[in-house]
Amino acid sequence: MTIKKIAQLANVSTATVSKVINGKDKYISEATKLKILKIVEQEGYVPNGIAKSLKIKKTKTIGIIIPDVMNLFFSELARGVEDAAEKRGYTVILCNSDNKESKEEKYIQMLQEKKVDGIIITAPENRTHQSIKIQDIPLVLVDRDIGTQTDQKIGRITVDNRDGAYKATKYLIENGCREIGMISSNYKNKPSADRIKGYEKALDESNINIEQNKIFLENYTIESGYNGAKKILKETEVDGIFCGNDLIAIGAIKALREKDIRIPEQVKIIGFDDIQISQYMDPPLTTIRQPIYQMGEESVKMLISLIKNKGKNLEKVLQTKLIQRGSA
Amino acid sequence: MTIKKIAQLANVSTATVSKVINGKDKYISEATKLKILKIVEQEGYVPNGIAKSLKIKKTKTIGIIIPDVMNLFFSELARGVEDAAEKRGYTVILCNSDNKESKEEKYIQMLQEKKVDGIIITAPENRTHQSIKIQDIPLVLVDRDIGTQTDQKIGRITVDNRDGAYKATKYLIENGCREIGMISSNYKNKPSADRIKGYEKALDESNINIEQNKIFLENYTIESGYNGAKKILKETEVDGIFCGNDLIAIGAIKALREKDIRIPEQVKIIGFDDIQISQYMDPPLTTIRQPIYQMGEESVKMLISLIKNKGKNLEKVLQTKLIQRGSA
DNA sequence: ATGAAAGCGCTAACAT
DNA sequence: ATGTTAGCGCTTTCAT
Repeated sequence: MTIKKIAQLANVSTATVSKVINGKDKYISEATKLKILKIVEQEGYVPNGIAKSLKIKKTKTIGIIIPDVMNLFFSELARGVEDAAEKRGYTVILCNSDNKESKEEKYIQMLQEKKVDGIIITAPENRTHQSIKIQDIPLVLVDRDIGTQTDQKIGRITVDNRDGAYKATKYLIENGCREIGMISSNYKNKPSADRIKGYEKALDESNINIEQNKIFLENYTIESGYNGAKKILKETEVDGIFCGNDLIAIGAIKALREKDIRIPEQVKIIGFDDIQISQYMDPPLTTIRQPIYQMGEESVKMLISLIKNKGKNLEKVLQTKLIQRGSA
Repeated sequence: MTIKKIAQLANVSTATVSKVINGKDKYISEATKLKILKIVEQEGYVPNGIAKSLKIKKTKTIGIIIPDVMNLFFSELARGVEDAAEKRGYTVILCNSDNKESKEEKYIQMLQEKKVDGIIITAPENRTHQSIKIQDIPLVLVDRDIGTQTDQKIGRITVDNRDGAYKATKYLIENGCREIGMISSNYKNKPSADRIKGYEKALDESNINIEQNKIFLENYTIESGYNGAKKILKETEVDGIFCGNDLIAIGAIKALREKDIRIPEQVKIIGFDDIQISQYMDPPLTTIRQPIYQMGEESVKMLISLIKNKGKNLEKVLQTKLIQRGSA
């Protein structure tokens, strides 16, 4: 079924059918409108979006490139993106890059061929290189920073990591901790650096010394959390630990358990992210929630603004929230 | 940049450019081939896939409709699908239905307009209704059963749930359990029914009576697991529980903990699915792993067979695997 | 070894 | 209020 066949069946031109289908029927008589709609219904006609896209040069499709949907952070982000896109009549193509530049580039090529209207891209490590050479496709970077191209339309969504870390550490202090450790990542990117700054600021404000043997920086993994807690415990004493993300917190808790240290009575643990499993841990994790779903939503809102030519260099910083549970 | 511009720059026809770009260059002289390729490279030309799709009536795109990417089961499935699709030059459009028929239908309409070459659809509950009226688009159902249409191309991927449940229960028996409970869902679908059958078969084989007060059927949730374990504990005694999925197992463990029952010494717990969090629980969950990622892969293989007209009613049953960890 | 031209299904400017 | 028509960028048949 094509618009042409519908037109024949209705004894009208394709133009008329097109107008009716697309609601541009101001000047169409009620009679023909009804007649056409009826035939469309009867024949189960579905417009060919490909042909339409070719003509109007819009696909109402966006691409999202994330490292891995199986990672809870990114699946939530993807859900936020998908919901927001669907609500606005957009369809989303999902790409998993595993943080590999080669995969990213391959996907970007594919998305360009598919003529997506825009791309949302994210990565935990903020690459410095400029691997993304995209012609005129609007781009939104989530939690990521790359050098701006000449005059590409770019948007950025980030989270106030410094404030989040500050709130976490402050919370420990307010709950009586004075010997506060930190376990986080040693990545050289802004989110990681900001989490350290927030931790230090909170200690400074309360006149607590920053001691290097209470700080362990490695990776955002359970293993690093475990290693970090063991090392800190061996070298010094703590009554609270701020963990750079929830996985680290889970690892740290495991290490403390092995030493029969009670949480939160003896040592309080606070994480960052609020991934889904955190609430099911034992004890349930107190943590700093990142508005992940909302980041997804905001990134499509921003992307669509860019697509519709409203601005060309947008930026938005979202705030975190302390979620109080059992570990601190 | 279009193929036409490239043709002009190279002083050849669009037909020649098209042939070179698509590798159909058997009869093209090396000289012109090189000339064209060089210009393509210089100009950074990217073919317009939309125009191509309109012409060849293939989009190299498939749609996947799942309830929710944030659910670990489905994110893993989506990853399997995406990887397998990418490997074969296909792009995937992701849709979250929340198990709502209205959303499914809306997405199916969208996917039809986008002229996807095929659709993969899945749901935890096997609907009996025939909501899916898709014209000629090949369809693969994952873990789901709907009545076959007239002569639609359909594939089905399922897991041998009965055998999985049998293995789980058998394992408990082999490890000394004689009073074995079951907590699962009361959904009226094949996977759920099969899990019950597998449990009963294992008990039968070992001449253990099936006792209704050791069985609790509700939902596939942590809460149901918690409720189920409490109820069973109140009414009877058990030394092992087969849980219909891992969430239930997590809830059951919580209930046992509250009664200071040691796992696995006093009661052994085995789950089903092997979702990601299971390995991080305390104790780590012994469970029956479903080959979720593989289901995703198999479903695109099957879908592409259908698209390429190899068969029109395919079926594949995958097997489960016992993962031994700390809870049983 | 290369090119001319039709046509995929649609939209929209313009004509009537 | 409705119709004519060009053209979006590409592939492919058929000619040469």
